[in-house]
Amino acid sequence: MTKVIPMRERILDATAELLVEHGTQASMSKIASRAEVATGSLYNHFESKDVLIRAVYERLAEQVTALLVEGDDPSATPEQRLDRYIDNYIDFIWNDPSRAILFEYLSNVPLLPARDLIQSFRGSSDYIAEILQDLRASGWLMDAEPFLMGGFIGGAIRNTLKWQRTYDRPLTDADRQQIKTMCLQSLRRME
Amino acid sequence: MTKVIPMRERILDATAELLVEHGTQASMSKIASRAEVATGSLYNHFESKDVLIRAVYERLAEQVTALLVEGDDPSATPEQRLDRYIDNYIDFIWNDPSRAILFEYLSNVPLLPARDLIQSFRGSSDYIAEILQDLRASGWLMDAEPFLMGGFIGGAIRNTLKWQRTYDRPLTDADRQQIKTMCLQSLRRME
DNA sequence: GTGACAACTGAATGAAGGTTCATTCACTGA
DNA sequence: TCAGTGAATGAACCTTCATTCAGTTGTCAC
Repeated sequence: MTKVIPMRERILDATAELLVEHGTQASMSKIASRAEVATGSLYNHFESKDVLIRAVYERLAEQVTALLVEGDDPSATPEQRLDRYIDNYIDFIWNDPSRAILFEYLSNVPLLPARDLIQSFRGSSDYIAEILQDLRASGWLMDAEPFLMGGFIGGAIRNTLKWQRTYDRPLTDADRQQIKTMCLQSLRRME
Repeated sequence: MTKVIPMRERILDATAELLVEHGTQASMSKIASRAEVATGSLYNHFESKDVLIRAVYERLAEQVTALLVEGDDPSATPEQRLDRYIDNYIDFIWNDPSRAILFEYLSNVPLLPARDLIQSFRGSSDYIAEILQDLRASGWLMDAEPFLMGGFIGGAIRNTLKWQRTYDRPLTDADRQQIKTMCLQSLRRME
């Protein structure tokens, strides 16, 4: 039953959907009817459209951070932790296409300055930076800024899967393995 | 002197600027005044706002394709050609930040379906796919879809440089070399 | 039941934005 | 010199939209 979902959540869900369909041009009245709520009610929960959109992004950022860290075992080897991180990243992008599109869109909208956005992901970027730091200490990793490497594999995964999605291609186990291998190789120290 | 730039170009330039600043919410009247042109004149050159924005993207796609292929020598080895492609890609993203932001934004705006967008880049994606095909034949490359690999390094470069830009970090020669190495390693066949 | 309080509703409002079109005017060719 | 042309103009039009608020509904205490 729909009614058990709290109104605030319903509003955020509807906004997320309409942002994917129409971008920030999505009107408040359309958001309201998608959420099966009166337009005025939007303002009981969010001060303005701007605040509402930011809230969507913040909720998304929390979900993403949680997903990327999911199943992590801090006592595992850095290799294993990196491996799981990459798997989680692929799942995050692939399992929910409209979430991935929303993420990509909001990350590039002028309304939300890039500076603020990256700030929302401090959690997950610090997390991967730490793992990479450990790997570097063990000599496994190439000698580069963890910061730079984190951006590299994240962008690589997102864009590869975006193309795959856009062309309605499946993601086979072989494809997934391929992507993982490419990520790992790119970071590896070579003689 | 400003006046020698044809009106159509002035309009496209102004639109590009305002898209970066305000996204598709940029109003036609603001575009007109930025271009030092009457609002009505916009409609002498472009049927609608929608068409205008598409035209901006198309012009951008042409510029990008030209830049990526720039300086290519078809008789060079595939390794050299790939090397140059990566250099060109880095230059394209780094040399003109607002162009890079515009590119990233328009690539993710719901107004322009992803399908159409990738279509606009057929030229450059076929180009890199061809080079990768050659490299694969020579055994240098790993055994993966050129399509997948093209998406991988493109996304990787764009995202790495986006973070770098967002944090006002410079792009040193060492950074550039690092990124190149990561791209090449990710594609390399390993024992 | 009744009163008090909060949450919700959706029509009303005024501002803003995309598009149109009657008019202007620099230029052309006769 | 002058009629003809069509690009350029920008005020006006109409729609859409974010936001407001007076009224309604639901809830809980007593």
